[in-house]
Amino acid sequence: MKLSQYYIPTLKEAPKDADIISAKLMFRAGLIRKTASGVYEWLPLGLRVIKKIENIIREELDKAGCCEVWLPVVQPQELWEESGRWAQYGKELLRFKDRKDSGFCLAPTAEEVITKMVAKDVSSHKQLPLCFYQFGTKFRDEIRPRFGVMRAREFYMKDAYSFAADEQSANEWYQKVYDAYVKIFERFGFKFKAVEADTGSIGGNFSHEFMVLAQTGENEISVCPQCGYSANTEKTEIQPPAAPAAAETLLEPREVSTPDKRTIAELVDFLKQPPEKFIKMLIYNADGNPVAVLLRGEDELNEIKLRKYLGANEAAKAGADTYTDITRSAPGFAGPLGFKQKAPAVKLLADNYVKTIVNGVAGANNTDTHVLNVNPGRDFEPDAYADLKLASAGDGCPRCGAKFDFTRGIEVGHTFKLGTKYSAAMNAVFLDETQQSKPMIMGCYGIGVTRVLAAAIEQSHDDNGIIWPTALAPFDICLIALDKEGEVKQKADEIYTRLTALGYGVLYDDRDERPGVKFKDADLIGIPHRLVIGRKLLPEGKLEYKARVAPKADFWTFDELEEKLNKVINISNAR
RNA sequence: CGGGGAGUGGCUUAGUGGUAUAGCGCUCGCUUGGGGUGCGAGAGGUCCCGAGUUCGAUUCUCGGCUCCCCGACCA
Repeated sequence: MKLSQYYIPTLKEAPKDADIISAKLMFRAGLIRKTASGVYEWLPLGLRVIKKIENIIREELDKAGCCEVWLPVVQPQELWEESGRWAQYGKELLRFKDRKDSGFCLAPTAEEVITKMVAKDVSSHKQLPLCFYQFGTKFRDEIRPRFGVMRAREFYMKDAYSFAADEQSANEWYQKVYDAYVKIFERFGFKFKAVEADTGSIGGNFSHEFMVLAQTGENEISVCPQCGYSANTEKTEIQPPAAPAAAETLLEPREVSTPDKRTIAELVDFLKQPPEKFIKMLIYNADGNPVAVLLRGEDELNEIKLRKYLGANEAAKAGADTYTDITRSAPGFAGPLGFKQKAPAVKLLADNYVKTIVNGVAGANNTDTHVLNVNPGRDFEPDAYADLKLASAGDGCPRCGAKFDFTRGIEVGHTFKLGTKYSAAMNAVFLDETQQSKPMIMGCYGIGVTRVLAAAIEQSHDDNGIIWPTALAPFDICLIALDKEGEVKQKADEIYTRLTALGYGVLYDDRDERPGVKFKDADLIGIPHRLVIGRKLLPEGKLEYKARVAPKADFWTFDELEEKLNKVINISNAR
């Protein structure tokens, strides 16, 4: 591709609303422009990378035996009512009406459509298992789009859906896609990790997230250094802590005045007690019912765990009025002592760690007062102990007990084992060998294509710009002619024709620009290999080669060009 | 959805109760030619929209829209 005929509008400065490095570089390198909040235009260079990503995913899924389809972005309301998600899905689902006043939505995902499609044509166990995938635009009306295309409202993704006749076959498909994902992310050149994850609004039994490891990642990941268990921290289970080592004598409870000391930090300072001695009480509203949760002072509640434990759809911090209503004291002074008497109807839960507290400190349910020497078991008994805290340093792996390491990641893929949630609702059934009608067992699998692109940049860049992993680079070689005419230009033209004929993806910078401009642009757009033809070396029959990542250039003769290139570029990867 | 901030040529911005600054980018000429060359000449703006205050508003006030940040939310 000749740059003089191509469109790569690079910028010296990133627009001020680009908030992370990948977004800045994507604007600067001329990959994207913004149309509206969370909605982007993809320019030629960006689209080229998308196509690279798409091709790799397609190859691996085809190999795994999936069939590509193309599903609608505009989907009818009835379909979503059938699955129950029209009511369940919040404002993220963009809804609208057509001229006949029929309801539609823009696809945030395609379970409904695909399940219906399969239900219509598949009726026998002999036709199963099946797995379909598609690439398509998705729209989710995110509350707060940010991080460039990483959290956009409109984005491009690959979604796949498997249908099986029994558990075993369903699990086999899950594994097959999982394995394909591993291959795909390896081919992308990612440092990544597949972690256990929450199933969220998609529902289903279990799921894995594929995380690209990057400090800027939105998700925290807990990794067990010993057994390899890893999970999104928001889902990480924790081994119940060991009981305290007896020794300490239980002291008698004693009220102390703690005027205006509400937060744990203030209390730690005021009472000279370490945070792990505190028993804090939070009051939550779970599907309309108040629930009290006890945690150690230093710990944070994991709302997902709470929701799961209660089987609730929603769980949010209760307002101050609910607080005072229940405890008859200002927020900040709630505690378990006498709680049952004050609010017998309110469920009292405690995190496992609370059980280990000896002679702790708790709110007295009396404004400006706390109680010292509170001991669970003796002074109060919660309705239940459970694993409710957010995993943090010092917590043990649920499998082997080793202490977790923490790292951050960008979610680029997600696999779900769905079970029969959609097939049952939408009547995707088949007859088995014994003439019994059964719902198909489904799985669904996504890869955020546009997010993969951003993650690649987030993981691989330097001060000068993007450094594309080989497999995702929009071009293999950037060929720079330092003169706009004469011998240098002629030679460069010739090399361009030759390399293109050999199958390399060559971006040929034949513009009438200063060398500095060309070098800066080449670095910014991050093409892995660079060839430069100039007056200095041409008389010696040489050109310059430099890898994007290399600190220094090499000098090759024109005769050895092909042979040397062959060593640095795997031609099967080139287009 | 709560809290905060911002909208000034394509991009980044200065500034002001009397219609506007600079850099980059763009056009033209010369210059330069291995890391965003230098000089000169230009083009380009309803200062987000609407209302109000005022002799006069881009500037002050109110409302709206859009964008950004923090939180909550989220395959």
